[in-house]
Amino acid sequence: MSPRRSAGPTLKDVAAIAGVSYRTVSNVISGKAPVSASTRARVEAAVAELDYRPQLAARQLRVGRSNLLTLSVPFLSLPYFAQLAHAVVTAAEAVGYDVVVDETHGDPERELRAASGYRTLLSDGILLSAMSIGDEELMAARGRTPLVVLGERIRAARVDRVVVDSVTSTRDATAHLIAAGRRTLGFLGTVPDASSGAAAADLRLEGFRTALRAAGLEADPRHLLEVSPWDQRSPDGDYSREEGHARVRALLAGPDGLAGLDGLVCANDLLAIGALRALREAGVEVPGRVAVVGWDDAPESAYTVPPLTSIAPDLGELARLAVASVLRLVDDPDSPPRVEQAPYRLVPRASAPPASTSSAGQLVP
Amino acid sequence: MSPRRSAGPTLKDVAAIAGVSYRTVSNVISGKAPVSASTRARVEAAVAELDYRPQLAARQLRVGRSNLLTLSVPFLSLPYFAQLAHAVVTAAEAVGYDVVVDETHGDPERELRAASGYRTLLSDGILLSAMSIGDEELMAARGRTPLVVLGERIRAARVDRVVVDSVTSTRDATAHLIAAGRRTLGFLGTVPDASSGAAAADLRLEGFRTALRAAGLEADPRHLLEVSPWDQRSPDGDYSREEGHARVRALLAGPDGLAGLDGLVCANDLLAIGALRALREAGVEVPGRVAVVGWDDAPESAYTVPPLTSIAPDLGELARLAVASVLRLVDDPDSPPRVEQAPYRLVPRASAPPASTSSAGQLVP
DNA sequence: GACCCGGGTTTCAACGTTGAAATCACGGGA
DNA sequence: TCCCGTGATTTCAACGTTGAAACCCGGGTC
Repeated sequence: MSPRRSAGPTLKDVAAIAGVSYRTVSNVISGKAPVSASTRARVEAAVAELDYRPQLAARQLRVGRSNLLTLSVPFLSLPYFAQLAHAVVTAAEAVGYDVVVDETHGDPERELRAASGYRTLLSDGILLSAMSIGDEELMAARGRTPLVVLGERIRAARVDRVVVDSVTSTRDATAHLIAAGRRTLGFLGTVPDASSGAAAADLRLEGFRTALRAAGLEADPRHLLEVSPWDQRSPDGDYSREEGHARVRALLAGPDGLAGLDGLVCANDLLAIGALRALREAGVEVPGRVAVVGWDDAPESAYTVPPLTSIAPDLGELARLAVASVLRLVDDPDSPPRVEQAPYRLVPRASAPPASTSSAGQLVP
Repeated sequence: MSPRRSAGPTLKDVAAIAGVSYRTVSNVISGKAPVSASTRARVEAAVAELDYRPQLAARQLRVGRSNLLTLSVPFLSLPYFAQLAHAVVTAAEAVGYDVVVDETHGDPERELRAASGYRTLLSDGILLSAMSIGDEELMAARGRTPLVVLGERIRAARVDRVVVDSVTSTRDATAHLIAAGRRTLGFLGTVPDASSGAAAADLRLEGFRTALRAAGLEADPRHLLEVSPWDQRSPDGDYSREEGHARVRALLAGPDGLAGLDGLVCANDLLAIGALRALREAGVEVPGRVAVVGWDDAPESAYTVPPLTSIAPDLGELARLAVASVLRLVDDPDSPPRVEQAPYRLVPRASAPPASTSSAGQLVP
């Protein structure tokens, strides 16, 4: 079969109608070279008549850029990644880029494929939110395509990264509970497999411990709630509402019950939402008996019962920094790797009200 | 500046190392022509050594396809569209396609741009979830790129569409309430601007009315709750939790209060979630006093208080049908337009339990 | 021994665009 | 009058890939 007649007019077709050379049409479109008003008008008329659109593939082949970025996330269906994708698409659009979304499902092979640029060579840069792979694997797999890693799972110094500080943010969230008078704190979302290394959840646990230490407190090991090991077959991964629900229910059903627990720090909002349900089902008052904080500030967290106090990462800023970083690499591939921080803030709501209104538990939207 | 040396090896580089012509390397890679085992081995070694990746732009230019689809949605951050994007990416991947995600923010201009294929000529087809534009505008704007419309806003016969039947599904949801003994029903999500035409919400209202008629009932106009007119500046659009909350709160604060309302059908889950909060704040028991149903079956709807009964569209099937349709158009641009239906089901939960357990209101995950 | 067959490989040209450089038209200054 | 310069336009080549067709060569066949 001969090359598909892609059914679109080309510069030459427009040129024939306008009675100029096709290069002049190109000049009109790109605006790079001066064109007289009269020919410009003729060309524009012809463009309109044929409904001409430039063939981006040809342009890319010629100039070496596609104005396309690839965003690779584990699951688009999780609120955090949906918000992230939204932020990235918006930030990319502001600088004239489109975004190809790739879902890895947390599959290490697919993350490596994403890092290497496979099936994506036509994209100018990659933003990778890794979930399963580690530093060495990433460094081994990465190709020539500019790469920026989102999140703290990867810690290698040799890659550009944009992160939100999990340790200090979770420390702040924990300190918020302590300031409100909570003394027996738990953490939901520790990871069983120590070998997996620097997952964000580990850093959040570290932040939790840091805050406890600073207050001269210690966590009861019974209150460090593991989540199930990562399972690809699960549609949503392990940091899910279901998992939070199951783990807290298990705690409540255990021999010691709450065992005095009066504050629960969750590795993310979904776990917290599951926890809220388990506590509610068991008749445990939140925040009366147990205060709960999450991490993400998912949109739904303002509408839980009670509304969830959470750490809100500035995803807009995160996305802008990431897009800026990857474009810097596109311009200068030898630019030294940077690590940038996106800000966050603590959003106090009724599930863990600030000290002054600790007992009131009034609803804060 | 001369064309960016895109820093990648080409077929020729590989050929030079393997000691064959570059066409042979192409043969090895595409597998189209027979290659002897020995040269294949040499070529593969060279490919590995250079870490060669085909330049998709060049391939596309030559063969006229990019293996890229564009998905255009209003807001990736809304659960429905996040789920939809997830489903589309998955369905596209299964047939070897990647997906570019475009966010229109419900802006009519951007929807038209998406329909026309602007900035997207390198994509083989477009899946458009329209929110603001109507039939004529769409037909006028569409370009040569194969286009499939998702959802029922567009009703033009001349476009391929994949829909979930809003009328019958909402009729079913309403009938579910009626079967459970509810007699004074309301609808949350009517649209003020009648000129906007066949938005999904109108069809859902129609389904609501159909079910009432079939049962010999009629809706009190006070119980038809409008949502604010569409406003682009709003980050989430009008079918939001906030809007649901505000509208139901306004009803409760009005002169007649609930006025006997014992069942509320919502145009989508977010509105329903906002409604649940307003009812809870006012101390109105759900489902005791008012039963609530939504539409979408957002993931969070299983975790609201009480869990939300909802219509669950089969987005996986919707996405598969849409991808199949658009690829059919890619193969045969003259293929006559089709309208396909994706299935849905009613997911009963505690906010509107089925007839048998209507009074119990037990939690169903 | 000339001929054909077919697997394996190569040559050629083209996809539509843009950087670079050549060409052209024309008005102003020497 | 001739030349220069500048703006406008055109010619040329190349980006990396693949369809089409030519080529090469060893093994049958008559």
